Amino acid sequence: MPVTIQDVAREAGVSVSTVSRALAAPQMVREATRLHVVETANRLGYRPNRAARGLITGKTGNLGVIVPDLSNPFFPAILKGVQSQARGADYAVFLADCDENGAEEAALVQAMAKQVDGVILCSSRMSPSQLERTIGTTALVLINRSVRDQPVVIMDVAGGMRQAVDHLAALGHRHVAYLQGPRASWSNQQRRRGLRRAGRRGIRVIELGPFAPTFEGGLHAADLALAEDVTAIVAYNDLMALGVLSRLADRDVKVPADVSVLGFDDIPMAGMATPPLTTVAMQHGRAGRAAVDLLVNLISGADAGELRRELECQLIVRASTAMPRTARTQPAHAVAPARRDAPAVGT
Amino acid sequence: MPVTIQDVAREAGVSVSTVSRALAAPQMVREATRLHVVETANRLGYRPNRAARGLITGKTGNLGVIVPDLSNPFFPAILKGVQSQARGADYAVFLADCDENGAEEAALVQAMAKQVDGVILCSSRMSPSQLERTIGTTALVLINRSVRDQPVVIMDVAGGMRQAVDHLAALGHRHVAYLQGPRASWSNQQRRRGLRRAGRRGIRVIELGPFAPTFEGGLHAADLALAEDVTAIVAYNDLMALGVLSRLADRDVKVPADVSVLGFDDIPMAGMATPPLTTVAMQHGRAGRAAVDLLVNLISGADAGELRRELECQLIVRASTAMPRTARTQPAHAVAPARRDAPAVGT
DNA sequence: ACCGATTCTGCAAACGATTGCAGGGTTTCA
DNA sequence: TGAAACCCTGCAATCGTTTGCAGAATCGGT
Repeated sequence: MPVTIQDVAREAGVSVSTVSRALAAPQMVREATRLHVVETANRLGYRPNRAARGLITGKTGNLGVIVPDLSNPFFPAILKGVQSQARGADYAVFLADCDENGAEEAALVQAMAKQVDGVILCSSRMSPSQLERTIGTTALVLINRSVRDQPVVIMDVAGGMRQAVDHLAALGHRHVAYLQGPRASWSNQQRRRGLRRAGRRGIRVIELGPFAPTFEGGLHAADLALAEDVTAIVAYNDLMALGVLSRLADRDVKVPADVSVLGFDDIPMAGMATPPLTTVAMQHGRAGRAAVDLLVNLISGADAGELRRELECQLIVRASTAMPRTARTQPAHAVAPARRDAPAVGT
Repeated sequence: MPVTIQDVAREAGVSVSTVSRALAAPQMVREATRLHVVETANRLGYRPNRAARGLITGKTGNLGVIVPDLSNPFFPAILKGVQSQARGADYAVFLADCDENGAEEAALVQAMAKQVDGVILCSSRMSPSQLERTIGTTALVLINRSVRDQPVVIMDVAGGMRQAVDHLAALGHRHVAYLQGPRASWSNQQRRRGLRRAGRRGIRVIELGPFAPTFEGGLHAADLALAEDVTAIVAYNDLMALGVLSRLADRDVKVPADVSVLGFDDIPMAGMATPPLTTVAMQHGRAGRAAVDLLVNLISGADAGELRRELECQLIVRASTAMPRTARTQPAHAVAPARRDAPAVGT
C-alpha cells in the first residue's frame, strides 16, 4: 500500500540507487533524470521510510524530550519551542513525561536511546549519579541543570533575582521574605544565589520554607511571611505567588499597599491576577529552541558547537509591587542613602 | 557501540533466530536456552532496534499525537493521559503542535504516517474536506470531533451544559448570558446544544459573541453581558470566565451576590480564583487514555473495537454561583413553581 | 573514428531485526 | 537397534534505504 522507492524506480524506469540519489544528492545525477525522478516521486506521493534509512545511516531523524510534568505550564511552554525548532530542522519529536521521577526519567532515556539521535532533558530530576550514568547513552542536552562538559541551556535565574532585588531596593524595601521552593532543586539554588545581592543593597532577607511550588504552597507560606513583618514577599514561582495573593486578600492585607508580592516564571495567569503580578519572566520558547540547536550541533559532530547557552530573564513590573508604607511616609529621596551606603555594608 | 542481536547471539553461542525467539516467542525455545539467552541479553544491555523490527513487521510501535496549541492548558492535560497510557501499552509517542492551523495539521499527519502505527488528533482544526482526505492515510482517532465511522473520544459537553443550566435554574436564575467561543468550533456547538434545555427550565438565554476564548475575551465580554441585565453569566471556558471575574471586580460588581459566573474546563486556576469558579470539569486525562485504547484496538485490527467513547462532564460547584437577588428577596420556595411550570413552556 | 577523461547509472552489500522452512537432536516405542 | 515423532535450532530471505564500486554512456579533442 505505501509507495516505496522501488515503486518510484520502476515507474521512472531507473534503478533505486538513482532515485535515492536524485532526491538526496542532486549533483550526482543528470539534471534531466533528476527532474523526471522527482516528478515521478511527487506524482506517486513517495515519502522515504525513515526507519529504513535510519537503519543504514545510523541516524533516526528523531529527537526526544523528557519533562518532569506536563501539567506544570512551565514545560509545555518549553516544549512548544522545541517542537517548532525541531520541525524546522526536519526532526520529529518524541515526548515523555517522567512524573517527577528521576529513575523513571533515566529509564526513559534508555528506552528512547535507540530511536532518537539525541535527547533533551528539561529540569532533570535525576540524581547526580543517575545523570552521570545516563550521559553517554546518547547525545544529551540539559535545560535548567548544569553538568560539567555537557551542553546545557540555562535561564539566568540568578540574574533575574538580582533584578528583582534591585527593584525592591529602589522602591525602598529593607526587609523581604523569600519563599523557597524544593530545596534541592537547581532553580531554587539559583534564586538564592541571586538573593545574595540583597546584602549589598541594604536589604535583610529571611528565607522561609521549603514549600510546595504550588498555589497551595503559597497559601501556606503567606501567613508565615506576614508573621515576619516584612514589606515584600518574593515567591519561588508564580503559582506560589498567586497563592500568597489569594491568602493576603482573605486576610484583608492590601497588595501592594501593605506588602509587595513578586513571583517567577511569568505564567499566563500572572498578568491576570488581581493585582497583576510583578514577576521575573523566562524565555521558555527560546530555551526550547536553543536546546534543539545545541543538540543538532552535537549530533552533526561539529564539536566546535558551544556548550552553554544562557538566557536572560526579565523582570516584568506590574501592580503587585510598590513602595512600602515606611518609605512612603517620608520623602522619596530619603531611601536613597540606604542604597548608597550599601556597598559599605556588603564589604 | 550499541549492542545488537548479533552480539547477543555470538556471546550466547546461539544463532540470531534463537535470540529473537527466546525474547519474543518463549514457547518455541528450550527453557534452558531461553534462560541463557535472556541472561546474556540483560548482561549486555541489549535492547532491540525498533526501526529494524518495524521494517519487517510493518509496525513501528509508535503513536502520534497532534494538538492545536500546547500553550492552551487543555491539551497538555490530555497529552498527559495519552503519554502514560501509551507507555503502558509499550508505545512511544510522537508529538506535534500545529499552531491552530488545519493545513499544517494535515501535513503533519502525512509526515508522521510512515513512522507511526496511528495518530490521535485533538480538537482537529482541519476543514471537513481536509479531514476526509486525511482519513485513510493511517489509523486515526479523534478527540472532541466527530466524524462518521471514525473512532472518536468525545466529552459530553452538552451534558455538562445541561448540568449548568439545571444548577442555575435551581438557584432561581431566569435570565442568563452565554458568552460564545469560536463560533465554528465543535465545542461551542455542543455547549449551545446543551443550552437548549434552558427553555424547558424557564430560563431566557441571550447569546453574546463570539469572543476570543481567552482572559482578554472575558474582559471584553463582561461589559456586554452586564448591559443585558442578566443574573448569571456562562462563559465558553474558564479562561474567559476568569476575565469576566476580573472585569466585574474592577466594576465593583459582586460575584456571586450581584451576578453568578460559570466556566468550562476546570483548569487549575479555576479553583484559585476569587471567588473560586463554578465550572464544568472535563476528564482530560481519561480522554487521552481512552484515545490510546481506541487506537491500539484499531491497530491490532480487532474490528470489534468500539467506535465512540463518550466521557461525562461534571459540574463543580464553587463559590461563583449563588441565588440571584430577585430570588433571594422572596422565600426560596417561591422559585419552585417556575421550575414545575417549565415542562409546559417547553412543549 | 578512436581514445582518454568525465560524467551518470546500476549492482549488490550492508543496516538489525523477524520468520518460514528444513535439518539435527533427542525421545519414545516397537 | 531402528524408525517415527517431536522439539529445537539455524539458514536464509526479507523489509526499504543508502552507498562503494565498477561499468556504461557521453564528451571533447585529435
